[in-house]
Amino acid sequence: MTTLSFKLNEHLYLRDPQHTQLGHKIIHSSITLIDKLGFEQFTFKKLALEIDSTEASIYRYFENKHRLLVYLISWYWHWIEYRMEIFTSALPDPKEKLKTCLRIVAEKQKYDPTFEFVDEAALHRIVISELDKTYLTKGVDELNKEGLFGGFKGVCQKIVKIVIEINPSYPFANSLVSTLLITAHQQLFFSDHLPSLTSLKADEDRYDNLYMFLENLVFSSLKT
Amino acid sequence: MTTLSFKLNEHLYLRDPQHTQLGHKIIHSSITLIDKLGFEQFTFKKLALEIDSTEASIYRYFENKHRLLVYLISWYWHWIEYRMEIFTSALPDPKEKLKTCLRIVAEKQKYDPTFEFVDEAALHRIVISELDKTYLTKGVDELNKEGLFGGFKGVCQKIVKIVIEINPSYPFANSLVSTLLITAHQQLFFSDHLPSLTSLKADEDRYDNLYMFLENLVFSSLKT
DNA sequence: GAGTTTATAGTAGTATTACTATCTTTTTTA
DNA sequence: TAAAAAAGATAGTAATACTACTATAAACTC
Repeated sequence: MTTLSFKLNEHLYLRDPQHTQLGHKIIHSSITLIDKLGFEQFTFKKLALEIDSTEASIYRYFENKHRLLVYLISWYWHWIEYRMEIFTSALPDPKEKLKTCLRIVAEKQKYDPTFEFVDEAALHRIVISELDKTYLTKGVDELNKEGLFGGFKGVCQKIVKIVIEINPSYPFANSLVSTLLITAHQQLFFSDHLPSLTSLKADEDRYDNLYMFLENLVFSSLKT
Repeated sequence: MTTLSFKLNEHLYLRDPQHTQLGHKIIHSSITLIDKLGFEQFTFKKLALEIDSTEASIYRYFENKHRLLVYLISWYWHWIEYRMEIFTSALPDPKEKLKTCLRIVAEKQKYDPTFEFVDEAALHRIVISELDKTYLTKGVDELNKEGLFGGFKGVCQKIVKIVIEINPSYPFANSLVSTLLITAHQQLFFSDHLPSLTSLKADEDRYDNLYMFLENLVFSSLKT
């Protein structure tokens, strides 16, 4: 069992998967499977088969596969926020803070051994391909009322604060930040699958390209 | 039967719905139904019931509901491109052209009587909620190979050309344009459902707000 | 230490979805 | 008017997204 874990919104699950071994297996293998199959082809039956358990057992942890996805992506944003905290807290200059946040968002995510049962690289790919599906649903208002998008909102608000410090008169701080967080993932997807929609190359430099695009976008918007 | 229609990619359908009465009913009612139910809850069975036909008949037009969605959204982008053509062709200044394109993207879309069987206002709501689902799928590469994203790419390339005219040395034209097209819809979604992620108000002014945000974003990026 | 909760896992279903196949009827057109 | 194309009717299948109920094992009380 990991020593460090995030306290995620209780409405995300029926039973906390961070507390049990089966829960850990659900988290770990759902990341592997959704990454491999895509969210549409992913089912609790396939997951149950993978972890040698049953559909019914998984349903005791998560109401349905959509909530499991929301859980995973919420976990991701809490992880991002935690890392932003670590790397920006010592920086005095808000511009440097903002650049650090952008770097964290734009960087190639790799396995973080602090959290044993989560493969962050695979989870990053899931966020790239499936993020929008968490909120683009008729049930969005209900999910939102339950606070299930707190992870994303937390990261957003954190960066908005920095943005306002840099330029208090900029009138679109919230829009700019949500745009940059989403576009960071979208542009990576495009570079893999729809290259004519992006200026990023499909090679390893793309993370640097992405960072430069985001920095340019954000700082030129904030220039007074 | 309408006099004016778009020539959409032939791989989008099995039988061209613009050629028959049943095809028109499929297009018209699928827009109404997807708007009402959301794409996940929408089924060919429900559509068949609505138009007094059968599932099997609808399957003769579209391979599956995902391709129907891609068709509808492709139609939308062709319509946007057509309107951009009309309103920009007479303008000599590329900056004015770009502003006009932004205005078309950011504006409240309303019923265009040129195309009888398409409710553009409802289709706009579908694009807002479902656009990303057209390409965020494991089958994206195959769809792309068939050229099914031509509508979106067309609009994108058109604006990219104008952007390059304004500032030939800006290195992220494709990324900037795809970002602005997608963010235009995303921000409207947020203003309805996740207001803390946007600077737009939920009232009628939001279209003006959106235009100003996009103009600010794009023109500050292009400033030399 | 026996008996009773309580937590957890497993079995077996059901309604719906996303199709496919086949056959008949209607409409179009040559 | 005959042929062909389109639409409709009917039925069936495999997979999906669940739910209800049963079984077992640990843990807690008396």
